Amino acid sequence: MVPAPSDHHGDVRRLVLDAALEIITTSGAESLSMREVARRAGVSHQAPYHYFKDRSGIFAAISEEGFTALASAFRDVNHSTTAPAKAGFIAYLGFARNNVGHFRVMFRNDICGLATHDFAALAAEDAFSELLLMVSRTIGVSADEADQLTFAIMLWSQAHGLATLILDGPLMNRLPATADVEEQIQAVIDLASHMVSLQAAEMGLVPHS
Amino acid sequence: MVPAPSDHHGDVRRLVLDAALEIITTSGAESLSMREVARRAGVSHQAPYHYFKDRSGIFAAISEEGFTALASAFRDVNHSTTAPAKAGFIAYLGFARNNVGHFRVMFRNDICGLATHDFAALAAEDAFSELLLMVSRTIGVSADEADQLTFAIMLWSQAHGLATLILDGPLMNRLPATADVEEQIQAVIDLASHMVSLQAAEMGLVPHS
DNA sequence: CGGTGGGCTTGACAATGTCAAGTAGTACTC
DNA sequence: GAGTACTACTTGACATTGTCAAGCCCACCG
Repeated sequence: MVPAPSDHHGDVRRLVLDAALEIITTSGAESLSMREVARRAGVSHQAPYHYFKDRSGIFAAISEEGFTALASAFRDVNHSTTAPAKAGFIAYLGFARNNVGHFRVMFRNDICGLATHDFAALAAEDAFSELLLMVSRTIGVSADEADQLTFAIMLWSQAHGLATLILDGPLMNRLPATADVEEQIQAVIDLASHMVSLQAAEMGLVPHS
Repeated sequence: MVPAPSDHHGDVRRLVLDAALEIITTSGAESLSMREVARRAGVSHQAPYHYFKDRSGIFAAISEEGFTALASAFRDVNHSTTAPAKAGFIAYLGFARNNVGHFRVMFRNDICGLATHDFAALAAEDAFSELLLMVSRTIGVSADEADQLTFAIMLWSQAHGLATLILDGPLMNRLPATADVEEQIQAVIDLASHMVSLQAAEMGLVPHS
């Protein structure tokens, strides 16, 4: 289904994906139409089917790209800072806001069907592994394994909720018009990170300075 | 557009909404089709247009119902407990899991267009007011207004992220097969609530016992 | 009894997802 | 160098969808 990328013709695949991302970013995932995508890529309405099994195949490919990029962002955090929780929040929010098209699709199991497109599920697993590493660097590898999982889910929920509320939720409408959005987001991240530190400290594990 | 509910014929509206909710709950919001909804309600393919302007009109009506119910759940929390943060988490998760159809739609600005359906936006505002009340009962009314907003966004993000990851995200697949899902969710709620308490205490405001 | 309007139906149209069948070009075999 | 296979498309067709337009039925008001 996915021809060797070395093929000189393979750029239709890229054109299709880019057109799809543009549509999703500006109009949401529902308004992505196979035929419109083909039109924007300058090919016949059936050409995309050569690279993607169907509509959900495009979403799955975007999802894979997204999780791969997210995993890489997490890896950078894990390799470059000693305060991974806060850096992780920032990375997550940054990823979501800079890759709206990907982000809007990645967590929509209903449209991209991770269950039937395992290559996308693999990329998601990779990202989750990096998240777990981030957790162990925050609360210590010695912590109980169940605690680590719980902590990871909590962190992920916090970051994910903020990102989705900002991108698609009614949050932006709720902010007072006077408020600086960036400042507000930063304040939430600071608060959440600080709470995480308090919690880690209480668990007797000072994050290695 | 919305006839007086006293009309004895008005139950078509309810039939349509219920059919829509069933479809959304089992197959996701994208697979909701006007004509299938009409079919399930046992009316002609055009009848739903008598009660809803278009497809997004149905989503907006569902969104309004959802936010009204959520606001009411928050009100109950605010009127009945002295530990509103934790009870709020539980209420939010409970609402999401017991009203999957509503929840899947409420935060999807792209499909239900809160901007153009102000009755739904009003219901959302109501829910947000109750959330702010919950916050002031957690960190104290004396707290800085900006802090209250930041705290509210943080709480909302935390609960919302957990709910969406559970409902549609790859989280359920990530849990070890052995894990009891209910227990795991409870553990995350406990952890998050505890962190909130730590934070509130540090702000010098013991939550009134 | 003529009209008026709410509540619905039937009809029509363009657009969509996707199956099926073609067609040009390249590559490889005999 | 004819034949064959394969890749990368294209064109054609069909059922289904959202939605506009027009019509039908019937209770109710004058």
